Amino acid sequence: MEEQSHLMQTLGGVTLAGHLVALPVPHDGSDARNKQDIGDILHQIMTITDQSLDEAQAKKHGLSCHRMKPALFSVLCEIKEKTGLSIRGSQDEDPSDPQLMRLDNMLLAEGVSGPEKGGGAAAVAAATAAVGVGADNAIEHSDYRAKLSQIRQIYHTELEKYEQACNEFTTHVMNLLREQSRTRPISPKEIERMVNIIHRKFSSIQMQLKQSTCEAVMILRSRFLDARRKRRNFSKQATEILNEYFYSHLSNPYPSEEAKEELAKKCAITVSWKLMKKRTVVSNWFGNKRIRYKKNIGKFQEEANLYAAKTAVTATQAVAAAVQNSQTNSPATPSSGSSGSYSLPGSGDMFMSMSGLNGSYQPAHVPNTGQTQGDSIRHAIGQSLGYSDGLRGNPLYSPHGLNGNGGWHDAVTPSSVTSPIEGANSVHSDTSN
DNA sequence: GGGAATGATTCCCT
DNA sequence: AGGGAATCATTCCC
Repeated sequence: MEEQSHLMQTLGGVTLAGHLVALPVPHDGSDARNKQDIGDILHQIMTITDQSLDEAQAKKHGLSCHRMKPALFSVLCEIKEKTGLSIRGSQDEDPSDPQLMRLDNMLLAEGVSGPEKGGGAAAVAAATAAVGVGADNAIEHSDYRAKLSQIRQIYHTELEKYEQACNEFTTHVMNLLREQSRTRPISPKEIERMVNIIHRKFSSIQMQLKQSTCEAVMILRSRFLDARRKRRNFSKQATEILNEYFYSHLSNPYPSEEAKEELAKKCAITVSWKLMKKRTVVSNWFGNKRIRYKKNIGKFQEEANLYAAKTAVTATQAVAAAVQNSQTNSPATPSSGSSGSYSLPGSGDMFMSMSGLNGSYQPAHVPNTGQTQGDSIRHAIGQSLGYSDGLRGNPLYSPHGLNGNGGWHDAVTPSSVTSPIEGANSVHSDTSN
């Protein structure tokens, strides 16, 4: 009973529900008496260490079973909340780390994290496409793939280990705190906070793991790409696409940035590869092509004719589609145009190349402004069928767009009239080079 | 194996 | 910055 009265005094201004009324509590105005009470409690606590284990256990049990204990602990927890812990807690709030996000994104992109096969395969595919090669490099690819999957495996094993350790440790700490909460005031919030702290510590370890994994991937990637610095020919399909563009824009074979991008996409040449080079792969190709074409136009004649024929077929189909379209739709914006944005068959110099096939001449570049759909179709049909567009009345043609100096740029606005009869070889005539 | 073809690089020019 | 020209290095093809 004496013990209980002490407790009651200690609780001071605390209601039975455990709510704080006022602290400290000058109970009946006597400071000296309060001090003595506290002294008694401290004395009791100190003497516990002197007691035998059984005695102490019994006392502990008595305390923990005390009906006022929850209220007391509640108050103490509140006090703790309002002091240092709460400050630390607020400081520990960590915003989503951008660095961690970057690492996560990279690991995902490289196929290390994320779904088992998709990511890795995608990364390998990207690397493969980056060099525009086919299955002939399967050995190297599988090597890269094997190494990547090795990294992936190590990463996942380590990650799993960390997670397991984190969970074990968290559980252990939680159990410990719950156990201790019987004898000392620990609020669930505090346990939660502790768990958060543990998680943060482990996530910082995880970040280190992610960082080193990223480094490993970067090293592997650089080695892999370095190995591919060795020149490799583009796939036939890629070359075909580039050639189609080149010969269908023969008067001005300077694709715009957008066109290059699109061509790169079509040829499965990735942007990542592009970024590693001073010049883009597509730019390289066009640069080489222009020079080699100019140097030896005769040699490219056959190729030019081939692509001209190809585009002619496609154009005929396109025109047929356009005609059909015009019959069903109301007038729309015509889509023919030449240089600039990438538009394959049905545009630009395709018609010019075709002229070489059938011996007639068309303007190398026909401005399309103000043209009605009917005009455009009529023009297209005329071109496809191989006769000049009488409506234009200006059959200017500068073969390949090459000027007298061997340059291309003047050809965009042809100024000289060439011989109206040039035959199949018209694709390469003007060759002072 | 050797020459042709071809992609990349470098230097220079505009 | 982008293109031309020369050149290198590698791959392709006979």
